[in-house]
Amino acid sequence: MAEETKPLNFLEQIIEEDLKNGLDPKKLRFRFPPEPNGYLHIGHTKAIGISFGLGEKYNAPVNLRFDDTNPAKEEQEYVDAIKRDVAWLGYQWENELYSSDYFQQLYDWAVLMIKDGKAYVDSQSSESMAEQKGTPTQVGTNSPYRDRSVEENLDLFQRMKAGEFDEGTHVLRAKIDMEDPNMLMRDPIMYRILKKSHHRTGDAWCIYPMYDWTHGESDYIEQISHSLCSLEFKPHRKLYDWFKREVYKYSEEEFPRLPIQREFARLNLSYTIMSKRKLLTLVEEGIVNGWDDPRMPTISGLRRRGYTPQSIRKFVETVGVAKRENVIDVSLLEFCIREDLNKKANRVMAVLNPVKLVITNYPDGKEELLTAENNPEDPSAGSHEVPFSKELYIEKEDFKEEASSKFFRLTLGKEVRLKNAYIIKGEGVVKDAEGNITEIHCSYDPDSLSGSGTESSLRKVKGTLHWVSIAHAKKAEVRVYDRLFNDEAPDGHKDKSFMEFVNPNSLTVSEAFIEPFLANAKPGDRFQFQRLGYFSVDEDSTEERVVFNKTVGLRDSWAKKKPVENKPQNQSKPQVQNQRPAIEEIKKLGKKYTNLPSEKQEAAKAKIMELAESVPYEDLDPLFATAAKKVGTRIAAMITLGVLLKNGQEKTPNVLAFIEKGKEDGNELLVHEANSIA
RNA sequence: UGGCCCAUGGUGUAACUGGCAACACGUCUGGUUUUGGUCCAGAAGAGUCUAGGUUCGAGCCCUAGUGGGCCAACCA
Repeated sequence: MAEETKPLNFLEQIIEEDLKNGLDPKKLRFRFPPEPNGYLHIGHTKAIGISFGLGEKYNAPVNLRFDDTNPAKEEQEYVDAIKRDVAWLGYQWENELYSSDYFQQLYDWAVLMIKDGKAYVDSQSSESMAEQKGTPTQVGTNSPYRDRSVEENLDLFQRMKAGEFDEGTHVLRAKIDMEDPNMLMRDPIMYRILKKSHHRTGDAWCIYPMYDWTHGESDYIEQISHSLCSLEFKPHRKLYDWFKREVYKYSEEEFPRLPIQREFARLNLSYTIMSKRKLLTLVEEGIVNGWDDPRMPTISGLRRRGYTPQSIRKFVETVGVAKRENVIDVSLLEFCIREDLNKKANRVMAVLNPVKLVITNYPDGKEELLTAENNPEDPSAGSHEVPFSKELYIEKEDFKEEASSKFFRLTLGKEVRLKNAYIIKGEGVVKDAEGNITEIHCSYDPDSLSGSGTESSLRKVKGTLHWVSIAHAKKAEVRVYDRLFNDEAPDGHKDKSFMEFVNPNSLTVSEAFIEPFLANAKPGDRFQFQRLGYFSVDEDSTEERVVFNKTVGLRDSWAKKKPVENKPQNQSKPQVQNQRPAIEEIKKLGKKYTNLPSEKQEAAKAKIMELAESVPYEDLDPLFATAAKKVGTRIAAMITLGVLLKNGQEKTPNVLAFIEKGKEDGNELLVHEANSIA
């Protein structure tokens, strides 16, 4: 039998290769190095999962190292939150360490480098230094202070440390090469003066090392074997390697192994932002209620929302590791939490949007305690009792006076089952003066009780509804969340701020009715509200009132098929969704188009035109804009012209302007396309 | 007047280092079901950015092009 081996990701391959080349597995050592300047988010989860995951896989230690070299932005609160979050995810670090632990060692090495002529004190303004640095396409020039004597450098650096100078007056720089094509190699700053007290070292230091001078050396001191970080640090690798070789000269015996840095693509999630700075803005502007708001992509937000550590770990594992830019669809995250909770969460009944249901032939004042299975996925979860009586609440959505045969719920004259209870038949409605339904009347079949085994109880009816008994139900607050942003890539727009895409309706608070079984649920408890979704008890709950957060809805194939009449008058959204596949396809073809050989271009063009026909006229301008941006004006022209001519509609201003411009520019292609289509 | 990285179904990740492109999510059928959930069975969807080269054979190697990303903080 062939052994099923999971393919290795590229980082594991690197490690396997190193092992094969003689690296002692005992020397394997990793680290997760957050800066304590904000809360961890789902993006960090990937980095955490990679380093700690490797640690688990190779049975190697993983350090949690706080990269705390900038006292201006870092706080103890964040340190505590980060530790809490990593621990909650279920990872154990070998050592809790701080870059600030190495300030003295770093200083000593810096002095040695000065003595070796590898570092110097620069005393220019940051502006003139920036000027000399050049640009990515233009080499830099040497600082006038670059050739200061060793003695002078030593003296100045010592006085910097002693606090004799103001912030911004001097820095220590590595002497490398101002003409290096990699800008990080152009005499990078190692130390700056910062007269701020540090959350751990207090006022012991007033010079603080920069990231590049700190990170690799911390890895080196801790004898990290593989220092894994995200792609944007790739250019830093050259400097990382340069510094580590310098320092190796001084400490070869104490620290024999040199670490290596490797980079992977960071995680991006659709409809969310992943920048600590921007998340901080949301908190500070009051868009959300703190870092742990359940709408936040922070780990603490996800936790409060009801996500389990296991689901997040599964997510990270599923997402994989590679080097290309990626955007993961939130649906994958949702899948992971549903999958986990499906097995773990007890089923209960709660009505979020109630309408009264009266069972006319059920005796007044009668009560029954019915049995409800806790979890059909897990027989060992047992069952609980749920009270039943003549007057119930059901969801407004679950009743229509009349509906098509596709509607499996309660209508007049049709039968449905009340979950765990009886089969009922819609008999009539009571309405108020405005015609709103205030009561639904129905009859029940006394022989149809769930689990009674009678012939009547075994009848198949097309729908099953959840319900609560009005007399027994408790009130609860239910917080339902929608995505925080309306745009797939809120911070992906050059000309627009992510704040413009904030969804004003991301939180809906409602009063719901829950079965009494839930009355003493504790914060953190998770349930499936039958037919609605997964909900978890929020820490805001009190003795009198339980507060639930909706974690995620159930998969709902009915919602997709629902006829439009059922939908709120939100017209633009469904259209956008319907149109998406066509647009996606057009964009894709358009991207290829210019590169295609001419015979294939014809076919591609035909396909594009065909697809374009399904694009509604009203969406033409947005489509045009998208197409023009994404696939170039030629394709945009073809699409828009195609749609226009197909629909026989008037041209919109944008398109007209475009065509005019094409003519002005003497764009033969455009004119040709226009004529040929016409 | 640059350097580096990347390019596989809608999304993400694979393809044993060259052998007829697989898995997961999503989508769509059908079945089971006292959750329009779960579960089960099945389907559609890419020929691997383009061109050229090496090879019996290329998604994997080479060259060029195209497209995307990163790099000019006394941030990390």
